[in-house]
Amino acid sequence: MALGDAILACLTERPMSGYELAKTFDSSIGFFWKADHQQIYRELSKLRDRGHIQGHEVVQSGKPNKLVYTLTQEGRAALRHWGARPSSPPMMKDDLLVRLCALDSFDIEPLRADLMARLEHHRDRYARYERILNKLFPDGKATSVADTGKLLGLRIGLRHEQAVAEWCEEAIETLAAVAKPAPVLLLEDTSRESNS
Amino acid sequence: MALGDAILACLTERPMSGYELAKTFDSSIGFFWKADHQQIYRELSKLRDRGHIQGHEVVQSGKPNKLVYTLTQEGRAALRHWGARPSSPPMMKDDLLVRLCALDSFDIEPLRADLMARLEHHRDRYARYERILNKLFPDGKATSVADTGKLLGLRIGLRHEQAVAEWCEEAIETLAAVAKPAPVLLLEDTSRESNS
DNA sequence: CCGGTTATTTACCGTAACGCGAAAAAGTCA
DNA sequence: TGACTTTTTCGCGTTACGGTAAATAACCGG
Repeated sequence: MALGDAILACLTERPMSGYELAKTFDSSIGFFWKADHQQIYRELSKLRDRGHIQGHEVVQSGKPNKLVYTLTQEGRAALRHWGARPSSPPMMKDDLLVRLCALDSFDIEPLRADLMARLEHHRDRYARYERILNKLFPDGKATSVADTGKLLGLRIGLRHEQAVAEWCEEAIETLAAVAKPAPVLLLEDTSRESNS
Repeated sequence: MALGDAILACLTERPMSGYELAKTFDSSIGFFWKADHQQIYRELSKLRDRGHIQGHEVVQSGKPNKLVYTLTQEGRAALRHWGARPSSPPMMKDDLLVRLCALDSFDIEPLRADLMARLEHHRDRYARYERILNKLFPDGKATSVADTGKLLGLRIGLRHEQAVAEWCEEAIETLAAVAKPAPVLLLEDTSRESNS
């Protein structure tokens, strides 16, 4: 049930409609939390039923009206209460790691391609985080408490992307060394292995 | 449906019963994948229905008999096929990061405690990985393809734990600096904020 | 004014994943 | 006999996630 709390956290910044929240979950928070618009609307209904948020219709010209949700006092309290509970470090559930565990049961080439795509992805992420960091904190210092949190979020993002990107490079090199020594064997080995 | 594939990957090492798999998921693979015994048994049934694994009863003395599962040719093929599909980098869904996004809506102290627990956790993990590394690869070199995969798994584990641990230290320091400047205000601020 | 696009919300349906509590079966040991 | 380990299974529930799609509502282009 952390999605609800993530939404509450988003709403502390400013009241938003489901549509806006969905877009927020595509950008800032979306860097480490995915949720499509349906999950969000569903979660919003639940939160409203619980009295954690209140919806106010905002009439718009040129667009359909929207329901802008605001945190209630109960919502704030619930959020604060949730924030006081200890969190547990998330699992790194990663298909790639499973494949590495049984590396000799897989073809190396697709894995290498996968790793190259990852490397690009993580480098890209790193660059994006860096750009945001430079834009929001040109001097590297946060002025408010809220900014401090965002800075720390960027920092762990940067650290993580860098670490994983470096590992990808290492893994690609290692796999290249593994794939080369026996290129002749592989040709016969792919379609038929030791029929017992 | 990645749990099924993780089980298949485990079974490439050696045939195992559900009970043994559950314990495996508590140790080696369990570092980055959690599954209790029920999930495993349920998944095993599905895999057997699909013909990816075969169960053979093994009579035991002193214990109830057990059903040892072996990969079938279809299972191997399915696993290989799964391994050839591109993977997508996992989300870092972390409650802590959500809290950082709205840092000023939370109490700092529990967060700091949380971070300290995390720091310990990640250092612990790091030490465990290092111990395993030194035991399995005293010279830092893998000899077989399978070992190469395991080595790479350990490497990313080490890199990740180190990066996060370092970040935890940074975050703890930063939060300490944030919490101190206004200790007097916090006393009144916790129970009642700006009643609108 | 018709049709396409964007913004906004909602409904229905499926299933994978997780978790809890329980218990059956088989054997050991005290 | 009773408690405990090993091994497997059942059943119920929730959360999360995913797709398809449709109901509004207003715009814009022709």
